[in-house]
Amino acid sequence: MSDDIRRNMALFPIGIVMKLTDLTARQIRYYEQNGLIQPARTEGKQRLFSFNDVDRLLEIKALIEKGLNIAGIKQVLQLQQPAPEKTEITATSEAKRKEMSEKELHQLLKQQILFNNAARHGENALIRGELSRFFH
DNA sequence: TTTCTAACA
DNA sequence: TGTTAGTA
Repeated sequence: MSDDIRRNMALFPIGIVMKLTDLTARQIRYYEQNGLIQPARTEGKQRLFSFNDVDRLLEIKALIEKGLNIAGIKQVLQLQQPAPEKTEITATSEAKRKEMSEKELHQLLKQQILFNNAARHGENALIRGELSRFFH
């Protein structure tokens, strides 16, 4: 599946990514500093983002808007990245995406629950809406 | 013109 | 995070 190399191909500079994600260059660079993304670099030190990087930034943006801080996002992202779970290659790419989303949601939920228990409640009202999806 | 790093009224 | 400075 060379679809992966296409998604991971470093293509666009930060200017394009800014428009694609509605994030400021400052934010994008800041998220990189915190290890949320790792865009490639040109010989001139300029960042080159791939489709995956942009996707990741969009997820980060969504989480930020839900009120999470960098630390929280790091944890959420860590639950979906280092999870090479063996998945059947029979499903269509679309069906696979749904499965992944569902799985990510479970992980996110679990993470958020632990998060809320450990920390003091208040700003972490994440999943409130997402919870309904498990009460079908 | 665009991007980069570092730093702060 | 915004924003500015001085580069490459």
